Amino acid sequence: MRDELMPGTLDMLILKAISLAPMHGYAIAQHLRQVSKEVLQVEEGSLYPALQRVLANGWAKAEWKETPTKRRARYYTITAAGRLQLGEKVSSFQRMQGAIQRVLRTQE
Amino acid sequence: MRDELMPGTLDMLILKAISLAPMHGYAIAQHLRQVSKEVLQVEEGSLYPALQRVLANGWAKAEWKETPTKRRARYYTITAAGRLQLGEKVSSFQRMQGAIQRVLRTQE
DNA sequence: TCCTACACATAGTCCGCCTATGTAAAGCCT
DNA sequence: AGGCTTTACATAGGCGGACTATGTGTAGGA
Repeated sequence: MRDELMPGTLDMLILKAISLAPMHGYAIAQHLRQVSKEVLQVEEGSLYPALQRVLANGWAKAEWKETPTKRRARYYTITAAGRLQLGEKVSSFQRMQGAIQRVLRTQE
Repeated sequence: MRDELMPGTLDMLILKAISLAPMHGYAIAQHLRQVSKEVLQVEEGSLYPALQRVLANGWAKAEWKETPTKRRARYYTITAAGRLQLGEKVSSFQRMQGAIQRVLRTQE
């Protein structure tokens, strides 16, 4: 479902999620869905490529483990560089966000 | 300069601008830059294709006129369909925006 | 036994913003 | 007169990221 996720923010949302605690991909998607009250529907075809990107950039490292439900899963842990990146992404997002809100509030 | 404009919102910002008054392209870019305090730098290579899109969708109509400074320019006027579209885009943007903010505010 | 939920991953497509480039006229400075 | 900057439009080409579609495999309940 296109338009369901604002593009360019997925990496930020993923980093935010794993900054709370190490998580596997499926859990990240669930977390985003729940916290956003079903608004953010992250598709697997968006999520896993994004996770590869996050790894490739050194913002997280991954480790295969067993879930409490006895399945194998890759747990992603945020790195120091990842926390830095998260901070930068959030502040540039807020800046952009504020700018757009200013435009939307103008009248006459 | 990529990342300078949040993708997917340009049509909305353009519609908002011309909903205040008919404007030509250059004026739209200036308006967005000023209202956003230089945050939104709309490049011409983004602006004009977006305007073509807006026309093609019937959200605005264009008319060649002369500016107060004696230049020829295309003035864009928003249509009824455009106002409808603007409303829809704004509310879906706010919805998405709120969802992202909820994610960013979570701690632990 | 079958179906659903869990869990990962990739290939290919599509869409929109960007860079780069081109035209051209008005106005200013020298 | 010549050259620069600003105003004003427009397109071609590239790139990146989200999407659709597809594939693998396991755990657990009906």
